[in-house]
Amino acid sequence: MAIRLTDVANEAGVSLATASRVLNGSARKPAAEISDRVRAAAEKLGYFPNAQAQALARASTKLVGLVVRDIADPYFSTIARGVQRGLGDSGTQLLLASTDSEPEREIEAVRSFMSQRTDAIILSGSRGLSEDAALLRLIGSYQENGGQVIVIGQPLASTGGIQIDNETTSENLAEELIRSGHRRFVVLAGDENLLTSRDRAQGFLRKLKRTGLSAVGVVHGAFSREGAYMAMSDFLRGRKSEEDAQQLCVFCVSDVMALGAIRAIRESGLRVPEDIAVVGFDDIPTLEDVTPGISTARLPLEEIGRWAGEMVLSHGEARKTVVAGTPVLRESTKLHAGNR
Amino acid sequence: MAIRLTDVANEAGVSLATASRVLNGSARKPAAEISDRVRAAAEKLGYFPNAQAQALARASTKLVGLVVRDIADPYFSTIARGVQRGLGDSGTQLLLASTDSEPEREIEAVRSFMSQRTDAIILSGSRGLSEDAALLRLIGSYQENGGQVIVIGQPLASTGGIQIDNETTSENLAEELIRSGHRRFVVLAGDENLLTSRDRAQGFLRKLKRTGLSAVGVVHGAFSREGAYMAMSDFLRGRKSEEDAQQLCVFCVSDVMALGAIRAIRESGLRVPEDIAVVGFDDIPTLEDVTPGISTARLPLEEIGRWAGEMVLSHGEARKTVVAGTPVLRESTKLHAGNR
DNA sequence: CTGTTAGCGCATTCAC
DNA sequence: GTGAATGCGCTAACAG
Repeated sequence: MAIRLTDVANEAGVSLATASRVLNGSARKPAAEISDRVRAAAEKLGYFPNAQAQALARASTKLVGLVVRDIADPYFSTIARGVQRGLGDSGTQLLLASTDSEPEREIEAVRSFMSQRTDAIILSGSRGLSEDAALLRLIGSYQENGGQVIVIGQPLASTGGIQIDNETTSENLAEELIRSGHRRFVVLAGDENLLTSRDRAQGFLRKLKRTGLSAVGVVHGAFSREGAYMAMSDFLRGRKSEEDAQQLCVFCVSDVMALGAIRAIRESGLRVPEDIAVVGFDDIPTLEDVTPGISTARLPLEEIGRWAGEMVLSHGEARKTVVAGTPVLRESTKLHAGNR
Repeated sequence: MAIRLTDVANEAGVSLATASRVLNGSARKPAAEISDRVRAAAEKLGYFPNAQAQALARASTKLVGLVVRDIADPYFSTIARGVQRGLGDSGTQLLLASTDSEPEREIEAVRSFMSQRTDAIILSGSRGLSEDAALLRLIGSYQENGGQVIVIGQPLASTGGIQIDNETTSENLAEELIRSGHRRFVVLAGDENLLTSRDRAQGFLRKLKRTGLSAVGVVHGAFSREGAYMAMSDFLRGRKSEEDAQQLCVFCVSDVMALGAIRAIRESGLRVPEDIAVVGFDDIPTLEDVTPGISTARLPLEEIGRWAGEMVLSHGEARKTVVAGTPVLRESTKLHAGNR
């Protein structure tokens, strides 16, 4: 087996307690000469503290759990990077779980993190409308036992976190688009059971209504690239050949969905933005490499993750922060003269 | 504090041992009636096994560590997803560490994983040329203590893993490009100290030489999007206005670099592929959304990750698998008639 | 089949 | 300032 602290103590000719005091900042400071001997012994033997044993003896694990829907999705991987940056060199390790959008897997993940006695759990996958009772109960008991819960996205009554003001952001985005001249909108609203999805669609639609406009169409589907691809394909198939109408602008409730929609538009032989304009939401890094540049609402994804990580470290008492996105209009929503 | 197994045992009126046997698959099967009572008590009290204590008492942690350079890089996040899929519902949790390409951070990550007593460590960040002695020593002692090490990319003598045959793949890619009519190549070779980088560049250059061609230029830089952007910008600034020459084809040793190169090319007012053709390597998912479609060498990224995860589960005795990429020519290397 | 007991490796009180 | 003893929560012999 591996080298134990006891071995190091023996090698250095000191007691277990002293070795322990030397190898981790304890209040009591052993003599310099003794310390050196212990450190030398540890080095020589190749000692590694057993984190499990430490966790058991102390009360903390220096572990934090991050729950995402899909780590390969740029939205989540960017946040994940931020979290790691936020954790910095605090020695805190990140436990990652992906849910594939399945609520039961999210519960499973939280349950597992609870077993691991993580000091904190960061929930970044958007929650559903129905405040899943089982999840809430779990979270509650986790908090009662001293666990910190940080939610990214929609706030959860009892927890701290970074709230994203999806509704207002969508309203502002709609406003900018209208100002730029767009009038005919279609909303790819994603999954109506997800808060994020719903809030973004509602905010957008509300602004339209207030401006005296109404959406040409609202299409639901999965909150993913594939979901948007299918939704858009269906929509295109369904509409009459009204090519002479004013340019359409498709608002997708996420950039990833915008990417799927564009794919569908192109496959049906149309161009973006000449035939149909497209807007997304999030401003994922991927957009930097896509042409035409896709209009969107910029969210400081990496920073959001970093804040979450920092919150964990600061043991902040359920601090809440609200972030709104900034509309960024690029080529994908450029009005095409011939289509006005 | 949290509910302990002892509490459950008391509540159920059985011994600690029995409760333990019920709540986790032990060889000995307690009576059905007793089992139900224990499970009911556990449920009622909201019991969660303390993974740390279990790990200490057993010998295994059901934890595996994954080291990547940057989790926000599609290459790594896709592999990470694969690893999670490979781990499936085995109950094994993933510990994630990012190194930001700094060797010392990689060592730090491995050291931390060793402290966590992870059952296995998956190294996916490409290693440097100099077989970092410190890292090798660490890995060695980890293995001696029963730890499993799986390397993705270049093989490491003592470990199992998925090897990527970068050289042969690059040769095949070069062959396809030549066959399609290209003759004038520039190689954005990335970091010459990284094995991946070097192998890909060398394989490509070797094929050129064997075909009687030689590269118009070989430019080094960071193995990243930014690195390629800068390298390409420099190259473009440096060359004479030889617009009338035959079309250039820029081979980037990774897709992410290709993306950076394309950005540089466009900023200098040139078009891809009309003025300059570009090829990448990896076939990251991002390419699906980029126009023009970028030619590349396809690697089954997610599957590679999945294999790694499965290797961990199967406790495979240092099994090695070799994977080669498949050349995929798309629009970014289409020969432009006017430039022939 | 069930209960008792002895550690797993370490932090930490308490004496010296 | 240093050492001996106790316990963190759980598993795995070992008895019964």
